[in-house]
This record gives sequence, C-alpha cells and structure tokens, in this order.
Amino acid sequence: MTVRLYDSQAQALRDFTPITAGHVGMYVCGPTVQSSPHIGHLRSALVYDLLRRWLNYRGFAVTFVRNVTDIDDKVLVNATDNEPWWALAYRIELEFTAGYNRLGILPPTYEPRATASIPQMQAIIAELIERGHAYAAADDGEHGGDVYFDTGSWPAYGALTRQKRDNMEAAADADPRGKRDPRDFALWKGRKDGEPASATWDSPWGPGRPGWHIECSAMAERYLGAHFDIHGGGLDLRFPHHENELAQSSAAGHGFANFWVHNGLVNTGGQKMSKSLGNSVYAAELFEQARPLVLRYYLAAAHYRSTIDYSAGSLPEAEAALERIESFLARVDRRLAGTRFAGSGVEQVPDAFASALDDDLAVPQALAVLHETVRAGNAALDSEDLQAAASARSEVVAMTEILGINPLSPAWATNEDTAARAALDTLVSRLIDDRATARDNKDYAAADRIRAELTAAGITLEDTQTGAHWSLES
RNA sequence: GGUGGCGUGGCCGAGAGGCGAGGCAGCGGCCUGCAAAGCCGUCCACACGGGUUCGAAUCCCGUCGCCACCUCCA
Repeated sequence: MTVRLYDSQAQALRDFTPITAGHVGMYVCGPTVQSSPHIGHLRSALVYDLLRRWLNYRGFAVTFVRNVTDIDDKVLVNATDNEPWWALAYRIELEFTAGYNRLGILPPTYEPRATASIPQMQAIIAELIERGHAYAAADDGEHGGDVYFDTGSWPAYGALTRQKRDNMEAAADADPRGKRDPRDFALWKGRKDGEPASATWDSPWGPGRPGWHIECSAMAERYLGAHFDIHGGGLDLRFPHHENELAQSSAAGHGFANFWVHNGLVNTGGQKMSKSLGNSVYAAELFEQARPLVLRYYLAAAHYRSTIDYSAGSLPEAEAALERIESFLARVDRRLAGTRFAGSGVEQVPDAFASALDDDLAVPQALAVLHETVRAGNAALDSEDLQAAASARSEVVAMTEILGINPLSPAWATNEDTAARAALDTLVSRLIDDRATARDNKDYAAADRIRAELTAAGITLEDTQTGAHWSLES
C-alpha cells in the first residue's frame, strides 16, 4: 500500500516516501488575490484537498500550506482610488475562502499571506547575493533597488521543465530594466514612482517589494523547512514560477521540494480561459448553476492531471451521476431503518478503491469502484439481502467521505433542509395519503392526478415497499 | 525555434501489450395499475499509415489534427 505520485520534475511516477516518517509537508501555490475566483482556482484547491485527505487516510500527519499572494504587480494594477491594493486583496481573499468552504475544501494548516513574510524573503535574497547567484541592478537613477537572480550563474536553471537556458525565448522581455540578461528574474523590485508607500518595504537594496517567485520560496521554507515533501500548483505555474522557485531555493542551498505535483487546467470550448477571450467561468456563476456537492463531484471526477473541458452539459451530467449515489443512500437507509442492520458498522473502503487512490490519486477508477458498490447495494436491496445492502452502504459512506462527497455529511445540509422541508412534508404527505386511498380504490385517474400535480410543483414520487416517497426535483 | 501534453464508442471520461473501467444519453426486458427509482441485457470504441509481436487502443517509426508553456495566470 505504497502511495505513488507523479513527480513532474522526474516526469515519472515515484513511490511516495516522506522525508520524516509519518509526516508530510505540503506547499501549494494559492491565488494572487487580484480578481474573483474562477473554476480553475476551485479545481486546483480541490485537487490538493483530495491528495491531503488521502495522505491523511494513509496515516500521514499532513502539514498543508497554501499561501495567499497579496502583493504583486496585478494586485497593484487592479487597485483603485476607492479601493487600495490591500483592501482589494482582502476582499478577493474572502471570496476565495468562501468558495473553498462551500466546496468542502478543508482549511490549510497554515495560510500565510506574502506580506507577512517579507523578512524571510529578504534573507533568501541576501543569501543569494552572498553566494553570487543574485545581483543588485546598477542604479541608473531610475531603476535602482532591483535585485535579480542571475540565471547564468546557476547551471541547473531549467531543470524542472527540462529546458536549456540557451533555448529559452528571451526577447519577450519588454522592460529589461537593470537585468544583465533578459532571462534573469526579479527577486526584489525597487519602488517605482506612483507606487503606494503602503506597498513599499525597506531593504538593504533600497525600498521596494518582493518579486513573485521569492514569495513562495520564502513561505514554503518558513512553514515547512528548507526541505519538504510536496510542492503543488497549476500546470501553468511550471514555468517560470516553479522553475524560478526551484532555482533560487536550490541556489540558496536549500533542498526544497521532494515532489513536484501539477494539476491540469480547466478549459472552455477547447481553449484555456482568458480575460481577452472572455470565456472565463467564475465560481459565482457555477454556484448558481449547481449545488456545491455537484460541483465538487464534477471537479474531482476527472484525473487531477488531465485537462477538463467545461461545457454547459457538464454539471447536469455530474448531477445525474451523483444522484445515483444519493438515491441509493436514501433508499438503503429507508429499508434498513428499524432492522438490526440500521446504523452501519465499520466503515471500510474496498481494496480496489484504496489501490486506485494509491496510484497517483486515480479518482476516476475510485469512482468506478464507488458506482459498482452502489449497483451491488441496489441489487442487494432488490433481493432483500439486507446484510449485503448494509455493507455496501457503509462502504459507500466511507468512500464518499474520503472524497469529500458524502451526501449525508452535515457540510452539505442547507437551511431549507430543515424547517421548510418539514412543513412541506406535512403537506405532501397528506396528498400521498389521498393518492394511496385512491389507489386502494383502484381510482387510478384520481391517483395520477395527484401525482401530476406534485410533478408540476417539482416533486417526484417513488412508490416503494414502504409506501410512496417524495423528493424535490433538483 | 525550444519544452510538454492530447486525439478512446452519441456525449463525458479512465486504462496503457492478451480479461468490454465507470457515468450520462439511447434501445430491449424485469418490476409497477401506469410511472419513478432500481436491476438485467444491449450499444464491442481507441486520429491515420506502416512496423515489432503468437497477440497492439497500449510499444516503435512516420503522417495529420488540436492544445499548453517559453510573457501575468490555478
């Protein structure tokens, strides 16, 4: 039962062995809080939530760090006179947190903001200058204060994405400022005219702010140590962000990440989402279209490394698949109520499910096991094999619990599930009784009229051995 | 120019040398007063052309098409 993970740096599956037995340190690049969360952000966070839950289940104590990049070019650009950068950053951060919560994504062990680790960033920069891998740009009176990483001084530069420095497109840099080489990247950005004092920190190289890449290096090391187990993030961060993190941390003499994990992106219409195409799918509209549980199921269902192509039909399909699981659980609990099988026993996960997740978090195969168990459970109910039905039930609960999609979990309950539902039940039950009477009298016309009325109102009836059952059409 | 990925049945989406993943939709049957739900069956796919092999969707070579990264991006 060894967990295997695909390490993007090795470009291969590797057996996962933690640096410290029984413990896992995991760093995931969180969002730059510059604009509202979209479907891709949700997927990324969810992927690492699943990995974390699985490592947890496998007995590892996981220290999970996901940062908030609250100071960066984009944050400053999107700030306005009415909303300073720090207010914007916090407002957006709250949107992300709300989205994560709704999807049942567990809060990280630590969620550091970049602005709270400036001294740690400066310490790494100083170390890099000391070792000859970084330089302060020549002060031409305009560009003073910048510090750059000297990519030419680090032969391993390009190791993560297997690119040779000589082959890198270098001309795209519109503003080389004080760089010695266009491929060098900023560790420290000297304050520019017009930048707010609140976004400026003192440093040995003059006032300014940190570069994006150094933020993650510093926060990862601050909370997990110089050598930790897993570094995750979106595939699009591989280069330059992660390549740069790796270069600067290694050049500073730190072991850094043992495994690099990258999640696939979410496309729409076969293309990546971008502001210029205007095809971004934001979290807010997704939550309008589907229950959070459905959204979680949908985003978790594809393998974490594959690209998902989101389309209008995606969520209804996920809804249908999920309803199979939900209706089985409802059905089995109804049947088992009052029997000696009620209240499931040991909730264990089938071996096939566990080995699927051990194998590079193969959620699709794990879901196949889940659906097969649901079918077996339904078949057991059909044949009145309550023992088998009860064991299918406990397996289903255990599996969905690990994936965070247990429909019975209180996390998914809404307020309308309580008071309003009870009131509705009183009314619907009366109609169901009337219909039962009609059916007893073979007055099917009257019975069907009642059912049609309920259907029109969005209520579905199911006749079962224990009488008619109603549910709201979702 | 460099780096990486993808092309699977009506749709979504796994797999990765020999047993028809799973879901959705469709069709047939069972059940039902009729439905619904459920179960059983059915729909035997892997871009194209070569090759290796007893056997290839899976490996090799080539071709075509699509995408991503190399510039801010989960």
